[in-house]
Amino acid sequence: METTRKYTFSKKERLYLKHRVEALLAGRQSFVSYPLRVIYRFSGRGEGESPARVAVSVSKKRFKRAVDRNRVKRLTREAYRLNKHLLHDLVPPGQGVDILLVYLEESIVDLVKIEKAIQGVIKKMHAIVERNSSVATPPAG
RNA sequence: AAGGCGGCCCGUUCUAUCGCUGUCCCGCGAGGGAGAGAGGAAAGUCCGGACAACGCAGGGCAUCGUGCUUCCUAACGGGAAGUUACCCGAAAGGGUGAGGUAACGCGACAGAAAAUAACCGUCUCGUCCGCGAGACAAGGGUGAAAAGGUAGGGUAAGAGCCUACCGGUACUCCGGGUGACCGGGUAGCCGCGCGUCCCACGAGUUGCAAGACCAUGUACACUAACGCGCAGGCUGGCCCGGCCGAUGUUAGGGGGUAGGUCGCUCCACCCGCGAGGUGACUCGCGGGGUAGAUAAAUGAUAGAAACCGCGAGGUACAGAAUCCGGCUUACAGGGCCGCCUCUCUC
RNA sequence: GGUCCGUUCGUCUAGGGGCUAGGACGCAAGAUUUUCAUUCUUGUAACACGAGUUCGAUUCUCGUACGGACUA
Repeated sequence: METTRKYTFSKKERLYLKHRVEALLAGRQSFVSYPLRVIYRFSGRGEGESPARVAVSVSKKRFKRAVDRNRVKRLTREAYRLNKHLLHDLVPPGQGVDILLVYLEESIVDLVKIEKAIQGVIKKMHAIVERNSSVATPPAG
């Protein structure tokens, strides 16, 4: 076990630029790890950038009250924060990935279930990375 | 004690670990440390302001809002203290309404008639006994609403026709009150509701996605002056009026898109004490610094405590988005102060 | 975040104080037809919710809920 592992979630690790979100949605690469839909897009990584940038989305139709939306987003971010090192380990050097997590459940789920979902997401991402490297055409940086 | 009425307040707390967003300090830097970090409604966006951009040449007509009085306030459609009518309550109390009425319009159905009243009816006279001519507005019925009410006098029968009391209205009457209004006096003056309308006061428009700046960078679509004053456009809605405006010359460096910075939190601010005022509130003195994010921070886990539940377990409503003052709506549970007592219990 | 609208049969809509709430497309039944379609007749079924104003509210006012549009 590495003692240097950091459970941080700073702005570098968040997806906040509008044009990157639009590029991500235009890519249409996605899968579901219930209760999360994952939309992802690989791209090059610049100096000092994080291997993964993540955003969370909760529909106003599913949760009418702002309190509930905040709650779901915070739980999802917390689950990602506690498990993100697994994702960082498998992203190849020189690449970065943008991820949008869309919450699908109609009710609030506890942290344990969301952590399981996040771990499921990382497993699937691992499979995708393996497939990409076996094709041996990494996207141009 | 119980039940109730009015007002005010709180609305989970602590510890550890891992995180998030500003601020300050240390460090060349990576980073480290200190301290701060959602609400009474942050909500709905129903009102009022601050602030900002644009407009400002005025006049007339429209439009919208408010509507008992006095006061408070930056302002308000808010608040305080009062007035009055009606309703609810045994009470403490609570709720709703309120400017003016000259003219015009409407009032379904029912009813004779819905505002120039007369169907049944009452009375007088005439009569061929079928009814006719006239007088009246008390009684009946209809309706949400029927032309002041009660009693007496009066009369052919009746009627404010007359009188008393009550209610309303009017008054260049008297007294009290800043005023709404109240008390008294005088006058038989006595036709309901709603709307249009009239009166007073207020309102320029759009909203921080307002607006300002920077870097990037496409490109003449932009700006100013002169000039021309046609089409047309703008000027809160309309009219008058005003302004701009094709093409050209000269000068300039601007506009859209995504990103960043500012606006951005210090104030009609909060707390305490004193004074004035019935009160809302104001004044004076002393002290305090109290979120500022931008796809959007204030969270997670564990363990205690408090409360609820027999227990498993649970912890109201709800999350800042420029900022204030209100209103409205949602809200588990709890506390404080003042007041009321029909019945029941002590 | 701000600004502004809307909610009427199953669907699209008309109506802006007194109506049996109208129309179209549906749906159902019947007639016509050998049968189906067309056509005709009849029926079915609605004012989002809660207060207020009014004699009376789908309509006017206020609140609640839901839906939608515009705005960088």
